[in-house]
Amino acid sequence: MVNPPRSRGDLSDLPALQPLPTAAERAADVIRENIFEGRFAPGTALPEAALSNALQVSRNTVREAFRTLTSEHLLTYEAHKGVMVRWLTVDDVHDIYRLRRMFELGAFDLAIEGRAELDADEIDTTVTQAERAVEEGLWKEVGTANLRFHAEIVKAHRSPRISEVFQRLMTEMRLGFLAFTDQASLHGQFVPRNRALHDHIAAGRLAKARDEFVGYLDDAQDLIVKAVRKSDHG
Amino acid sequence: MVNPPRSRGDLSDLPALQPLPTAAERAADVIRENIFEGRFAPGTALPEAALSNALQVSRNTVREAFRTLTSEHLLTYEAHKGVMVRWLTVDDVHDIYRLRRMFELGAFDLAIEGRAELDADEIDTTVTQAERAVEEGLWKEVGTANLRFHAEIVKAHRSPRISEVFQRLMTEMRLGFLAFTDQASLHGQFVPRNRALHDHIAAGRLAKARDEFVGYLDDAQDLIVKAVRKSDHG
DNA sequence: CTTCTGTCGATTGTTGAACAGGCGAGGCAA
DNA sequence: TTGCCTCGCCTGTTCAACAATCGACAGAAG
Repeated sequence: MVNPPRSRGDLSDLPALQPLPTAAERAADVIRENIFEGRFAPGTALPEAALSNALQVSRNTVREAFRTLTSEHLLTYEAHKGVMVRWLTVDDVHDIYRLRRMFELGAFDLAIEGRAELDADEIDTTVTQAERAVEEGLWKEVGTANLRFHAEIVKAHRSPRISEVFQRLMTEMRLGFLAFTDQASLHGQFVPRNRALHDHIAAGRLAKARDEFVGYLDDAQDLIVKAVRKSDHG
Repeated sequence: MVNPPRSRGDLSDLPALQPLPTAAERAADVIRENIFEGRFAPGTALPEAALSNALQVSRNTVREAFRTLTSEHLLTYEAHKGVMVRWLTVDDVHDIYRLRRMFELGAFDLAIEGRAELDADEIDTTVTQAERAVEEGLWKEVGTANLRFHAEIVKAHRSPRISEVFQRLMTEMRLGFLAFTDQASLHGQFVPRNRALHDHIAAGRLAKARDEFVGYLDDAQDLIVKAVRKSDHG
């Protein structure tokens, strides 16, 4: 019994095994999640000792997590004063939307000129996720799916850096979402518009999609600016 | 002897004293500078213990500096393997220039439409600095002044985030400059073109300036891509 | 009563030592 | 070659300690 010569599998598209997350990374994850859940509200100070106790990791590890989150603009840091959850100002929102317009409308422009492609299938996936989450009332999931929707559009640039910067902008945006008492009214109204945008894109009506998208961004910006302004004055 | 009633000085325009840099920040500064000077070449591993010894700070402090520099994209980090000075690939250079075009040409477009202003005086300052540095053969200074030239253009957006992202892009670019054996030939040829661009801007010939700038970016990108490709193959 | 000015406790910045665990190189056997 | 084992180096993390800084409070001075 001679076995046939062993052939080796195709390794070209094997995903590289990612290293186990370190304690510092997990700490950052937990803190980040607590911010998005609203348990650490903007303005809240986060003392190192308290976090060290709560997460059961050493102060040094907490400090590393803080540095990570500070570079993500979720925390502000002042020497000898420690960190606190960041406040989003009205100016911040305007600035974020300036960049969103650049990246997202830019993606539409590329697609319209035929120099890039919007992946209608992937976009459909994100909208469907959002619609399901709406039905089940999982508003945080709606928010997440919505962010993915926009990230998918930005992917048309095929630029790792644009995607990364955009990702960070969307993370910052979530700080703005916290200004809403009910995220239902916030996210809910945009899901149907996402669906409409997808339909235009899938049907090749890119110029039409772009037009609607301009209004979409204006409305979203208005909404968030008002919420932030109100919570800022409070 | 009765003293006249004490008057208090005018404190309104006293510049706020900025906090002393912490050891971690100074460590990051030193490491960053050593990278730009070429003493820590791309690909070089930086063991924590060695840096701790050299800088005379504790390992924990070195690790904090590493986190900072990693978030600046100057170091790459792998768990249990430590950090090393980042390699810039040809794809990286293309991606960086994609964003440079977006930001810098975008600034010209805003200025042309009259929705923003390019500060010719500030731009002149940076060009003059570069010209002086060329005369004295201080090539690192030439590079720094050149970066300031471009940063000044991008300021037209009046967007803190655009300026910040751009700043980070330019820091990454310096990793590309290291691929050149003589930075003289690299920076030298662009200073006269900076001067020409300034003259166009100062005279209000914005469209003309934009045209020349497109070629400027193409040439610079070509040059750096070639250098990176060569050093990458070596 | 108001305005300054010490003082003190809490928190951050930093250190140094310690130990577990992952990684890579080298050697040895199948 | 391939597989296995060991060993040293380095990173990940902890802990305890101390100096420096900050903020609040209370008392002194006017």
